[in-house]
Amino acid sequence: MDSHSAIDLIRKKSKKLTPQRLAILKALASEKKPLSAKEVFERVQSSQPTIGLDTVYRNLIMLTEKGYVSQVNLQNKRTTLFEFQGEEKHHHHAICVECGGVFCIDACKLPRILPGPDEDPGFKIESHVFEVYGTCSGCQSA
Amino acid sequence: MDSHSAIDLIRKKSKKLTPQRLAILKALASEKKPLSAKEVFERVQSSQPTIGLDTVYRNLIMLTEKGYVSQVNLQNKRTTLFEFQGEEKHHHHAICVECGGVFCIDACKLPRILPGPDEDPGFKIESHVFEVYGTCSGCQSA
DNA sequence: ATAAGTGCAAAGTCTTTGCATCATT
DNA sequence: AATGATGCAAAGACTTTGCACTTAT
Repeated sequence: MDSHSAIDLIRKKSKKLTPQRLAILKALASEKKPLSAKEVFERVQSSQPTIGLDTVYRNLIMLTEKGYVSQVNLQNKRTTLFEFQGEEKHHHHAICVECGGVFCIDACKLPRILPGPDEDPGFKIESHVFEVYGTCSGCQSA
Repeated sequence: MDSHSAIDLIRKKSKKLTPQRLAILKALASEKKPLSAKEVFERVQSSQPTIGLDTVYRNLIMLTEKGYVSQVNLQNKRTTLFEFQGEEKHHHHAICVECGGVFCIDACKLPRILPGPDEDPGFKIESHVFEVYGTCSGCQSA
């Protein structure tokens, strides 16, 4: 799904398509990495000068609930990041500990059979989070 | 390392061993799961009635920097959790989406060769985070 | 004695909420 | 017109900081 089909979906879900919502969606869709609410806010201000951070939050929450956006909590940062959920496959992130840059690991290469908790063998796994930390090429040469 | 050897290490690192610090260390060491600063605070209040949350934070930060404690940011929660770093091997967590319970996955069973970011093949991986989400046995039967 | 730690209070972030007004449908 | 969304302001939760006093070494 691209931002266009996301728009259609929003309409179908009986959600109003406001210019603010559209701008937020586009901001996320045009980025390949996860953004914080504040970063979304900043990118949207040029076209929506009167928008407030609260509107950004409310929309990010709504978009997340509807599945157009996914949340990412990186070990490094204390803020929640939001990432557009396109046709992209399930994937993970590599975070540079030097510059804080976030790189996507295109597809999930983890084995299908994931290790569950030994303490509770009956634990029913529904999803997983996987992040890699290290130093990116740029920071290695710097 | 148990809490006893952690105490020795603190001494060697020219850190003062205050009753508050000791209580925090013991609270963490006696738990098998990660605790929030507030949870540590609550557990410590019985023996240290005058302690403040700020002291807990400062100690948790210090203990983390010294490597006695590790931080965990779970996708679910917005607060940072702290876990005693014993002789435990590197391990991961399974989080129940129903009750919020945290279970440890004893050892890291992930393959040694981790997938790096396709975008930056030179990315030097130093560590990783892996979490599993689902429903624990207790919540399945409930 | 001295350097480090504590406790209090206050400030800082990030995020959420109540409410009146505005806009999409 | 009616429901949902926005913007403002204020409140909340979590975390950090400055400062004077206390304490472990």
